[in-house]
Amino acid sequence: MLSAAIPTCPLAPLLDPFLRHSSSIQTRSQAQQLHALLLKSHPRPFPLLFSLYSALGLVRDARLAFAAAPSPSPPCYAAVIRCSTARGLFDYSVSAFVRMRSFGSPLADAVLPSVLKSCAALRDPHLGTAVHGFLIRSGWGADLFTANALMNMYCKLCHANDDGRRNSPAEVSSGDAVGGDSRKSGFSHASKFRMGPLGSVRKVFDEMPQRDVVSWNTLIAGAAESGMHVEALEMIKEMGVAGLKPDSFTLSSVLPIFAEYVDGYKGMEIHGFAIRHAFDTDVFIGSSLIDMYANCTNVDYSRRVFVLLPNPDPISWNSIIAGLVQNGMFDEGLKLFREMLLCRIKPMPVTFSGIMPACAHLTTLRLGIQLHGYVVRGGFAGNVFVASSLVDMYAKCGNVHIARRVFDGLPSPDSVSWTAMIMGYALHGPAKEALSLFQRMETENGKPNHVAFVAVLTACSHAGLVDEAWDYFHRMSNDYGIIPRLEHYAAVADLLGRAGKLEEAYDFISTMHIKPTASVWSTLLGACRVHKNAKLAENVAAKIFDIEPNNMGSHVLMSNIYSAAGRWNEVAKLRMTMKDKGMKKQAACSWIEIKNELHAFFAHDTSHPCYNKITNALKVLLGQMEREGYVPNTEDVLHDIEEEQKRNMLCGHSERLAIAFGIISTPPGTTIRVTKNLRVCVDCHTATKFISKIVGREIVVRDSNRFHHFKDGECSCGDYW
DNA sequence: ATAGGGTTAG
Repeated sequence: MLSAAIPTCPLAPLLDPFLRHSSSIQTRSQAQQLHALLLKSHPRPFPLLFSLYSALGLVRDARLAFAAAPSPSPPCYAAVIRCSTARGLFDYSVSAFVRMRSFGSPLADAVLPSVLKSCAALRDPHLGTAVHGFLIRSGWGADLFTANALMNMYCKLCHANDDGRRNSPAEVSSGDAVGGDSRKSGFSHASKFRMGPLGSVRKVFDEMPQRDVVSWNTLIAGAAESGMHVEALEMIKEMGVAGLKPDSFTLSSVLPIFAEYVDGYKGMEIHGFAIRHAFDTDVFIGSSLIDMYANCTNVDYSRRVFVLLPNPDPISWNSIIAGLVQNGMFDEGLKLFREMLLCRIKPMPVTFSGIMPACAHLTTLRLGIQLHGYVVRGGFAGNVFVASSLVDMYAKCGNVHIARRVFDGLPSPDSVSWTAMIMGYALHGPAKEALSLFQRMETENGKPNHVAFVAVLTACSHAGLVDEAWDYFHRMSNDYGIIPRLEHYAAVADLLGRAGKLEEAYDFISTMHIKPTASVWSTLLGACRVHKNAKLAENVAAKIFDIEPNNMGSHVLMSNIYSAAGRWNEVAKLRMTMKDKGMKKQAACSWIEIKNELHAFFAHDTSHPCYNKITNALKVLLGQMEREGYVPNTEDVLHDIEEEQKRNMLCGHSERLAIAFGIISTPPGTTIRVTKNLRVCVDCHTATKFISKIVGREIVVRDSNRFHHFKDGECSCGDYW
C-alpha cells in the first residue's frame, strides 16, 4: 500500500514485507525495530506504525512516536485517532483530532466515527455538538458511518445523567396522538420521537440518505433504553418493511423490555425467533435471555439457556448467578459461583453484588466474610454496588457494626447504600441511629425514595416510635410527593398494632387508599394476639379469610388466640378446618453454625447426636435461671395440658436447643448466633435474657422479623417486637 | 470505522 513512497530509500526492500504483512510483527521489540528502520528510511512517520503499536497494546509507544512526529500526515492522524479510540483513550483521541484541526490538516477518511465515539464515551455535550457542526460544514453529514456514530453519540448523551441503570423514567409510549409529522419518514410515531430526549437521534436518522442495520439498531436500542418500548418494537417491523432483517443486536436491545414488563410469553417468542435464526448461541442474546427468564421467575429456563451456551463469557456467568439468587435459589447461586471460579473466570464487581444477597438471605456470615476478602483482594471494595451489598450482608448476618464500618468507608454512598444501612439498624434495634442516618441522608444524598421510607418506618415500628412514624409518613407525601405504597401502610399498621393501638390500626387499614392485602391484616392479627383482643381478632381474621381463604399463618394465629383465651372448642374447630384444607403448620426450626457446620433443630427434636448433653445443659441452666428470678411464661404454650407439661414444652423450643448447643460447643465468651424461621417466642425471649447474663455471652438471634441482641440480661429490642 | 448483554436496598 504505502510501499509506493519507499523506493527512494535503500532500506525499502527490507521493510516492504513487514509493511505488507504487519501481522508478522508480534512483539514490542519487533515493532520498535521496525520503527527505527522507518525513522531512518523515511522522514515522515508511517500510519501503520501507530496501528501496529496499538494492536500490540503498546499505546504508550504509539503516543510517543506520534508526539515526536513533526508534521503527521492525515493518515497518521487517522491511525492515531482510530487506535486510541479503540483502546479506550478517548480524551487522547479527541485531543489528536483537535490538534489535527488546529494545523489545518485535511480530514482523512473514516476518522469522524472514531472521534464521535470518543465524544460519546466522554459524555461531553459541548464537544459532541461542536463536532456535529464541523462534520456538517465539511460535508460528512451524509456519510453512513459518520451518521450512525452521530446517532449513537446522541443516545449516549441523553443518558448522560442517569447512572446507567435499567429503569430510566419511561417516556409516554401509548398509542395516542399518532399521526404527526410523517412526511419525511413515513413513520407514525416520528413526531413524538422528535419531541422526546431522542429528538436529535431521530433527526439524524430521518435525514440520512441511506440507512443500514446499524442505523436501525442504534435507533431501536436508543428507544428501548429510553423506555419508549412500544416505539422500539414497532420499529423492528418497520425495518423489515425497509428491507432489513433484525439481527442479534436488534434482539439483544429489545429483550430487556420483556424482562422489565415481566412478559415471559413475549420473551419466549423472541427466544424462538433467536433459535430459528441461530442467534441463540450468541452470548449477548444468551445473557439477555437468562436475565429475561429470571425476571419472569422462570429461572429454570435461564439455566437451560446458560447450559446450552457453547462459550459462556463472564457476563453469562454473572447473569445466571444473579438470576438464581434473585429467585431465592441461594445455594444454587453459590454453587455456580464456585463453578465459575473453577472455570478460571475472574469475578467482577457485578459478580459480587449478584452473589452477596445469597449470603445475606442464608445468614451465612462466614461465607460473606470470605467473599468480602475476595472483594478486597480483587480491588472491588470501592464499587458502590458491591459495598452496598456488603452493608446489607453484614447487617442481615447480624453484624451491624461491621456493616457501618463498610458504609463509613464509602466515599460517596448512593441511595441504596444509605437505605441498606438504615434498614440494618431498623432490623437490629438502634432506632436512634436509623433516624439520624435518615436525616443525614436527606441532607447529604438528597431526596430519599420510597424504599428509604420503608426503612425508616420499619425502624420506628421496631422501636415503637409512633409519633415519629406518623411524622415520616406524612412528610413522605407532603415533602417528597411519594405516594404511600402497601409497604408503608403495612409498617404503620404494624407499629400501631404493636403499640397496642388496635382500633386505630384497624381504622387505618380500613381507610387505606389501596386495597389492603391479607398480609397487612395479618400484622394486626398478630398484634391482637399479643394484646389479647380476641374480639377484634375475629373481625380481622374474617377480613383475611375473605381475601385468602387458605391463609395458613392466620389460621395458626387465630388458633393461638383461641387457645390463649382457653376456648379449646374453637381451637379444635379451626384445627379441623385446617386439616380439611390440607394446611400444615410450618415447623419451628432454629439453626446455628459451629466450626463451619450448620446444625438445625426442630422443636422437641431429639435427633441431634448431642441431644443428651444439650438437655443436661438446659437443666443446669434452668436451675440457675430460676435462682435469678426466672418464671416460665406458659401463656403461649398452646396446648390443653397441665402446667408442668407446659414448662417442659418450653425447654424443647428450637431456639433454646440451638442456643444451648452453641454454649456447650464454643469457648467461653464467644458470641452465639442463632437463626429461627419463625418469630421468637415470648418465654424463650425472657429465658435468653437470663441465659446471656448467666453465661456471660452475647447471644444474637435472628428471627423471621428482626434481630435480638441479648447481653447482660437485656435485649436490644427492649422487649418490644 | 459506527450498534448489543449482567449488579445492590423493601
